[in-house]
Amino acid sequence: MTSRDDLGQMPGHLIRKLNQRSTAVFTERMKSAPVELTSVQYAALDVLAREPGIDQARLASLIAYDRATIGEVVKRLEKKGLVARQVNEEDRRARTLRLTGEGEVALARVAPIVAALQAEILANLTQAEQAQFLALARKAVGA
Amino acid sequence: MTSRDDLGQMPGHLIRKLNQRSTAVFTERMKSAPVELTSVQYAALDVLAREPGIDQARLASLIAYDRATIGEVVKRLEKKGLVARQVNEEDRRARTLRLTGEGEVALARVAPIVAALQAEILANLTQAEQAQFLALARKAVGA
DNA sequence: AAAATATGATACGTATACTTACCATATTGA
DNA sequence: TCAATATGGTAAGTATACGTATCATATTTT
Repeated sequence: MTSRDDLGQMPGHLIRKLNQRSTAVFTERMKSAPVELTSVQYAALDVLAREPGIDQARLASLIAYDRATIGEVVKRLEKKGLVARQVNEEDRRARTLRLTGEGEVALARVAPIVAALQAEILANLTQAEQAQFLALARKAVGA
Repeated sequence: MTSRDDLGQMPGHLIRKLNQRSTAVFTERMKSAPVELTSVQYAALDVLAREPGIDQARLASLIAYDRATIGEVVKRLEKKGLVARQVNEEDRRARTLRLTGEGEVALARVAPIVAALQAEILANLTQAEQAQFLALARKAVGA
């Protein structure tokens, strides 16, 4: 048998495990939060707080998701009462998005938890290594 | 408004985008492959080639997934005729897994493509940076 | 050996993620 | 202005991913 590269050393595999760890930490810490949100839902609320009135396509592009996925995410946020959707009268294809009062409160309460949990994702690295890792990750994704 | 940390700089967000890039590259390169596989499906075949006869729980633990997900993945691989499942007579709860002849061929054909695409995931980094990134990623996931 | 516990697999439910196709509405160009 | 094209949103289909519950079978404990 020709010896194949070790799966566990491949970038794709390592990155997947890293992402797995990241979402596991997020979910775990969110359990004790006043409002339970997934990481995508948090990202959506965060962007809407900064840029109220954008539509779904713009939201999707800002957090790097496709339209279909964001449509589902927004639907769930609307159901939870955190986001309001409204037909844009200037372009009747688009739906304007906005945080509700409840959405603002939820975001304010959850934001510190999310900020705090970030370090935990890379807890196996020293401070210097974390900084190094993040710089490389930013470059790798083209930021 | 209290200024929140920038979402785009958070480890969780960067890691997700990295993973997104990784799966996008995988899917793209796989389109021209003789057999179309997802990255999980490839990982499963790779492990089964190395350790034929293991059961689903062991497979799941080796590639760091939960049993439920691997059950679905294996079901699809079986449907494609790449993996054979058999009740383990020593422990009738378990299903022994094995590559079929077709599975062996598929893996052999796809392996070089997968190996080649790995570098592309980190194409924005220099060779030295790639090595550095991988070392940090390995440490971060605890490998 | 019977009871308690553990483990492999599956079923079900929820939430991503992305592709393709389609409809409605805008914009562009001939 | 009318046809061609582009764009926002949704629907449907596929494939992860994981938690929880349940069933079948093993193992351990009493």
